[in-house]
Parts: sequence; C-alpha cells; structure tokens
Amino acid sequence: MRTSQFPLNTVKETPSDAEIASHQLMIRAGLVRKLAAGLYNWLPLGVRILQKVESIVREEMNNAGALEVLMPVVQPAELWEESGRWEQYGPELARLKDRHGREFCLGPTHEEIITELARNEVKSYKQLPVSYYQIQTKFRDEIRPRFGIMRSREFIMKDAYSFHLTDESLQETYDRMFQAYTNIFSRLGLNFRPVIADTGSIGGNASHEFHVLADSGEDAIAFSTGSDYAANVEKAEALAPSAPRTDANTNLTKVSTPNKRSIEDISAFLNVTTADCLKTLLVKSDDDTVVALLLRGDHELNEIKAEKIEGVSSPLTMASDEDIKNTANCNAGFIGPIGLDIRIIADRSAAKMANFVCGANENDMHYTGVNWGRDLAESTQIEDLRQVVEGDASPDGNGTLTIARGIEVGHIFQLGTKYSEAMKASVLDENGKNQTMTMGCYGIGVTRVIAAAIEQNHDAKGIIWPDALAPFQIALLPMNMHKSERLKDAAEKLYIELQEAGFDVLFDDRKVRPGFMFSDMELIGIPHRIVLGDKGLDNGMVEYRARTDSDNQDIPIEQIIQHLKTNINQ
RNA sequence: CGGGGUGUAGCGCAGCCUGGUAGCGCAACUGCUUUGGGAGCAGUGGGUCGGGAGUUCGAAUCUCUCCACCCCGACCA
Repeated sequence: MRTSQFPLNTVKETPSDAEIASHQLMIRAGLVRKLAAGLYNWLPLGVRILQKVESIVREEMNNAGALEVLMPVVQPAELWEESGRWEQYGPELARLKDRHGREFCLGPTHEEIITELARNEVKSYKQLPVSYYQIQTKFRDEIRPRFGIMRSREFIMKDAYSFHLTDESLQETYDRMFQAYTNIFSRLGLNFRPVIADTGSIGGNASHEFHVLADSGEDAIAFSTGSDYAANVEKAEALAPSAPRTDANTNLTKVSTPNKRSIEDISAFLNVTTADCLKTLLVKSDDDTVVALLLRGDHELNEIKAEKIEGVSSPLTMASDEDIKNTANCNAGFIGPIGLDIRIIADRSAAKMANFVCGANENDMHYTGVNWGRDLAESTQIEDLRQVVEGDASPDGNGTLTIARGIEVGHIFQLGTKYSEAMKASVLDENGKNQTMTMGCYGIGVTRVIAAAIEQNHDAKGIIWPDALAPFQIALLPMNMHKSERLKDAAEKLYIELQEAGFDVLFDDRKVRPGFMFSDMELIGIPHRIVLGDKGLDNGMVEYRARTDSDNQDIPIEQIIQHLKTNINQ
C-alpha cells in the first residue's frame, strides 16, 4: 500500500480527554475517532489491525472445531424473559421498542440467542458436542465508559458457546478452548496469563480469565512465586494465619479517642499498628437487618467473598448511617463487636487477633487490650472475607503471592445448565429420553485486545506492534524520492519485490521531509523499516531498523528480503 | 446516581474576573525556498463562542436553565 492511496490520519497533539497511553496513541496514530462517550469510529488503519486479530481468532477457533455463526445485535425481549435476565439485568442492558411497541434489547452478550438457536437445531445426542462462535458487536451501557477502546459501550467480541450431553464432554471442550486461547494470545505476541476467576452467581465448575499484563490494567491478579497458581484477587483465597494466637496479656481498657474514626487515625493516636486494630463493618442482610463483618485493620474487605455468604445481601450493601446509629448506638468509626447484639462474621485473620483495639460502640471511645474468649465470645462464624495482599501464603500451599495488574481480554467458563434449563434446550439421548444440554461459553474482547497490546507495547514515540498485529509489517521509506529518478526506480522495484515475497508493505511515496516520515511510521508502530537513500544506493545498500532498535543496519539491497524473512515472525 | 470540572476554528488553548462585536499555536489551502528526524517565509480560507431564555444601548464575558463531554466516588466505619 502507498501512503498516497492510504492516508495516515495522524495527529501531533495529544487529545485532552485521553488518560492512558493506548487511548492517546490510538487517536494520535489515527486508528479510531470518538463519536460519543464510549462509541468510536474505526479508521482504515485501525480496521487493518482489527482484521489481523479477527483472522487469528478465527483460525484458532476453527482449529478448535468451533463453527462460525452470526447472530443479531438486536434481540427480542421474550428470550431474555425466558432466561430471567430481562429482570436481572440493570440499566446496562439497553432496551428499545420497535414501531409496534414490541420490546427488544441491544445484545450485551448472546447466551439467550445461541440457546434458542441450539434448541431448534440440535435434537439428538448424535449432534453433540457442538461449538458455535461469532465475531460480533456488543453493546453494554456502561456506568462509566473510560480509557477509550478499553472500556467502551460498543465493542467487538468473539463469543463462543458449546453444548454437551455430559459434564465430561464440557470439560473436554473447555480444555480445548483453554488451549485455543493460549494459542491466540501467544500468536498475537502478548505477555498474558490465564488466571482462576470468579464464576459469578452462575456457579459452574471452572472459569478462567486471560489477562494481558500491564500496569494500567483495571484488575489485580495474585500470582504465586512458587507455583503456576494465578487468580483474580476477587477470587484468591486468603488462608488463616498459620501461627497460633498470641496469649492475652493486656487488660481490657476503655480509652477516649475523640474524633479518631479511621483505622489510620486510631493506630497513630494509640501508637499501635493498623494490624492491631479490629475493623467492624456493618452491612445489610437479606432480610434487611444488619450484619457485622470483622477484619484486621490492615486488611480490606473483599465484597465478592462477603456477598456469597449466606444471608448477606447481594450485591453487598453497606449499612446506612441511621442503621449504624440504631444497632451500635454510635457513629461510624466507633463500632466494635463487644456488646453488639447482631450476627457477627469474623475474617480468618481477625479471629486470630489478640490484645487488639476496637470501637466501643460509644462515640469518641475505643477499647484496647481486647481478647477473644475473655472480653467477648469466640466468633461462631469465621470466614474468608478479606482481599489477599502481597506476601500472603499461596492458597495452593506453594510459595507466596505477588500482585500485578492485568487487562482482561478473555474469559472462559462452564455455564452448566443455567440457560439450557431455563430455556428448555434438550436433546434425546440413546434411550430416547430428553436430556438438558450442558453449556460452556468463551469470550475474547477483540477491540480490547488491541488497546491492551498497545498498553503493553509502546514508547515515547508511539506504538510498537507485535508482528502479528501490525497493520503493515514493513515501512519502505525513500529519502527525497522526488529528486532522484534512480532512487525512485530502486524504491518502486523493491516495493514490488517485497510484496511478491509476501510482506505487507507501506510504501511512503508522499513528498514529505524524512523526519516527518520517520515520526509517522514510529507513531503508527510499523515494526520494520527500510530506508532508501542516494548515499546508500551508491554502495548498493539499504538501511534496516526494527521499531525496537536504536540503530540502523546497512544491508546490501539484494539481501534485504532474506534479512526480513529471518527477522519477521510471520 | 453523588461530587468536581470543561464546552471559543479540524486539534490544543487564551480571552470571561473588570461587558464594547474574537485571538494564538498546530493542522488545511496557495506560492517561493528547503529536504536524513514532525522545515522557513509570505499569503488565504475557516468560528450560530454547546443550546435556549434573561439582564443591558450592547453579552464569549453577568444571571437562569437545558445539553454534551471529562475526572473522582459509589468497600475501609
């Protein structure tokens, strides 16, 4: 492709509303333009990258035996009512009516549609297992779209769904998909990790998220230093401290702590560590009463863990100021378990504390020297409530945890029969009996992969595409071609030869200054660059430079194609 | 949804406090020069100052209202 035929819509200035590198660079490099909050136009250069991702995804899904389908963006409400999600889904589900007043939604995902498709098309166990996939636009009316393409409202997703007669069959396909995902992200040249994920309220046996590691990632992931264990921190289990509880060796004392509300204030005021303070959180229960959650002061509540506990409201809701006043008889900041006559759930670490500080259920007062079993009853319910922190023991018993940030680009999980049961998707088995199919689902955020790749691969000059994602593999830059007929001939000849050798080449035939070409090509991230100049031609040489290099290499012109073949990961 | 902020040329911004009919840089276009790291000079075009209402002789500027966009929050009592 020639730049004269393929305009590069690059901009020199950083857009004021872009926060993270990928968002800034996608706009500066002319990949996308914002249309409205969370909605983007894709320009020609961006579309080439999208197509690269899509074709790799398509190949690997086909290799995994999945069949491509295409389902509508607009979906009838009836199907969502069948699954129960018309009610469950909040305002994130964009709903609309047609001219006859019939209700529809814009698909945020396609479980209902695929289940409807499968129950009509799949009748016999002989047709199982079967996997379908599509690459399609989704719409989710996010509370707060941000970071450009990373969290937009409309985005492209590859979603696959599998149907099975047995759980064993589901597991087999799940494993195959796991492998396909590993292949896809490896081929895309990304530094990624599969991590154990929360299955959500759906249940099911297994779920993995695939994360691209990047500091700007929205998710925190816990890794073991001693094994392959990796889990989303939402899911990572915090084990009870292995050391036994210290003996009670201080007396219970009530102290005045005027206006010291936060754990930090208290620990500084009483000159103890935050780990010596007990944090008491009041949350709503299912039946609208209040439950106390106890945590060590230096730990944070993991809401996902908390809301899974029987009786605790889901989604987790903190008690109102009024509730606090009524149950603890004081303001937030001075609550404690002593004399608190409600259900109390203690975190594993909190239950191992001794000689600690807690609120006295009286404004501006705290207790010090508190001990379980002596000053208050031993907790009757001890649970894993907290977020894991760096240095915690790995739940699999090998090594300790470190925490890194990741961008979720893929998610696979075993759905079981949630949709097939609700929507009566069944087949006849060998005995002619109806059996509900069991399902798996597997997603990849195609557009998000691109943003994630940029987060992971960029420098001050611009994007650095992995070979597999690059819109063009090679930038062919003639220096002042319009002034030298000889140079023009050599460039045109090489351009043709490179194409014949199977490379995607961007030939910069614009009449612009060299520095302008260099900057543009670096900004849009073309991984390999060939520069043709009159001086080099005198010696039969061209210059080669990878986007990641800091120096040029002089290569004899007749060897350049071979040189590229050995340097490019096709 | 709560809090904060911003809307002025395609992009980035100044002007607003203290009202007097709109400006800078980049980009675009023309010409000349220049040509190995986002060129120089000269010139040209482009703006319902987010929308509406109000105050005023006069509003980008003051008041009200609506809208859009951005940031923070919606777990640490």
